Amino acid sequence: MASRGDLRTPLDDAPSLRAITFGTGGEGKPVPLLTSTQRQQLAAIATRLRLRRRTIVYREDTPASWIFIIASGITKSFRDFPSGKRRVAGFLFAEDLFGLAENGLYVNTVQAVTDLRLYRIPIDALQNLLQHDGQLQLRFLCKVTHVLRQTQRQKILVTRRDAVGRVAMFLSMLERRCAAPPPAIDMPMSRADVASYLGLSSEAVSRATAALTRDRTIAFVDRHTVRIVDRGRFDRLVADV
Amino acid sequence: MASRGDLRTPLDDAPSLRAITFGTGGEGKPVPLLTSTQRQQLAAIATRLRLRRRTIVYREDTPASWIFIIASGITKSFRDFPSGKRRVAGFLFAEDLFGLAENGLYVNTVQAVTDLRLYRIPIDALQNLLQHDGQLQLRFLCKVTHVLRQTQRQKILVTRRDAVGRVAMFLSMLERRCAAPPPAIDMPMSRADVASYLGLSSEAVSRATAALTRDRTIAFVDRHTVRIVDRGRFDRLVADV
DNA sequence: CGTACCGTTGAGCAGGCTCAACCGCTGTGG
DNA sequence: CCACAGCGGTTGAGCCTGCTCAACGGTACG
Repeated sequence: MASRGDLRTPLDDAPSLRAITFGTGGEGKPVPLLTSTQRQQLAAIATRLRLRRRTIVYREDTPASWIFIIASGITKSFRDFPSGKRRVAGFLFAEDLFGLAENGLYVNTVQAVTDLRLYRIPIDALQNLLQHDGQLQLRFLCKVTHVLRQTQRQKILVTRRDAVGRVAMFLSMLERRCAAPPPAIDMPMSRADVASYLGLSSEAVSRATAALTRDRTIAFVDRHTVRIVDRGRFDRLVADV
Repeated sequence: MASRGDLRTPLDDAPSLRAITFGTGGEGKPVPLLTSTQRQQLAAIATRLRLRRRTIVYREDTPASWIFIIASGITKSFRDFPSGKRRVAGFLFAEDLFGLAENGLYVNTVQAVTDLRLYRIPIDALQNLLQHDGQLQLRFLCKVTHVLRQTQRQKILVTRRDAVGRVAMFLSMLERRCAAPPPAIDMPMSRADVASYLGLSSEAVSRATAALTRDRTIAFVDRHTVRIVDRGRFDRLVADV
């Protein structure tokens, strides 16, 4: 009888993805996209990696050979510009996908913000698998579309909005994505990272968090952990555009 | 002998998509994604539509039954917020795809900016086709990924940047996507549309175009047609972040 | 225990927003 | 045919908010 140890890829150690689907039925919340069979198929061509925080996963404009799926931890995806400025394109969490190449090259640099567990999948093996499994590929299409919608919303929210509102919406995003149990929010990245993600100066981020603390909307338990104190006011800040 | 008229879907009247691919070979420019066979397969399940400018294609939060591909013309995709503000998520051009649903509903309202020719494809028929044709689905995955990258770049560029720079990058985007022969740029949308796309007030857009005209970077041939006068300065404005 | 680095706070400045007036084009009705 | 209203676009004046530069406190790590 096959005991759990006999499985080459037990289900608690196989890639998974999560997103809001095209069709109805998910109640508007992200749901797991992959069946256990699909996860095992991916696990069969994936390599498990553990990376320490601050490790670079790959650099922008280098040849792309792998796609990555996060098992646990947080990464940031950013780009350095000629002017020397660094812009954070996004933060990535468990069950997220990254490394989709453009013209054979990675478009951003990706770096571990916390200690990280990754699945690394060779692009050509994945492409082959997807081409022959329409069901599986549909899940990937769903995931990428989900990220696209998120990015569009973020673009709208980041655009023309006061610092307090931007920080509130950032915390709201963290709350949805982060593992910490509400109303606590884990915010492991630096203020500078948050700032260059939101298009603010780090001083503006500081002042915004100070303002939110002052009016008792949030409270800091430590420098990198926030608690929502006044949920009503918080949600209003996030929703108002 | 089959004359051109015998084809149910001649190739000059079938959906097409364009994007930068995952792999190398496209020289970094968008290329046609679909083979003639694939285009005919899509044409077989598509309905051709002609819409007058200002027509609403669909409204946000309504049930989604179709996917659309633009044959010619320009649309804007936007959302109205409780505060009454309208935010333009993006403009869409020929060989673009729109209407990907979230939880069975359209996420934005889409409206024709110019007279429009569309292919309208039933979602379930498309989903069925994609599931059974991994090659075709891969092209769609490629297109959605391409749009995702564009949106990420736009989010970065729109964030924290002076009005003149934002307008310059908007014109640059129009130049790439628009049909007009360089150095002319066709800008059919209103200043208000541009403003709510860039996260500026329409006054700020006016002042920015005025400034660009004053220093002879661009020139207006009429209210909705621009010509690049100083290409060097223009490109520098677009590239600098 | 010292040294960086991260985060916070303050002062002054610049650029965009708001409010408001004005111009030119379009379409409409007398 | 013309007068007028409406809309889109431009320009001006004053305010507000976030950026820059700078100093300072706390924490982490050697």
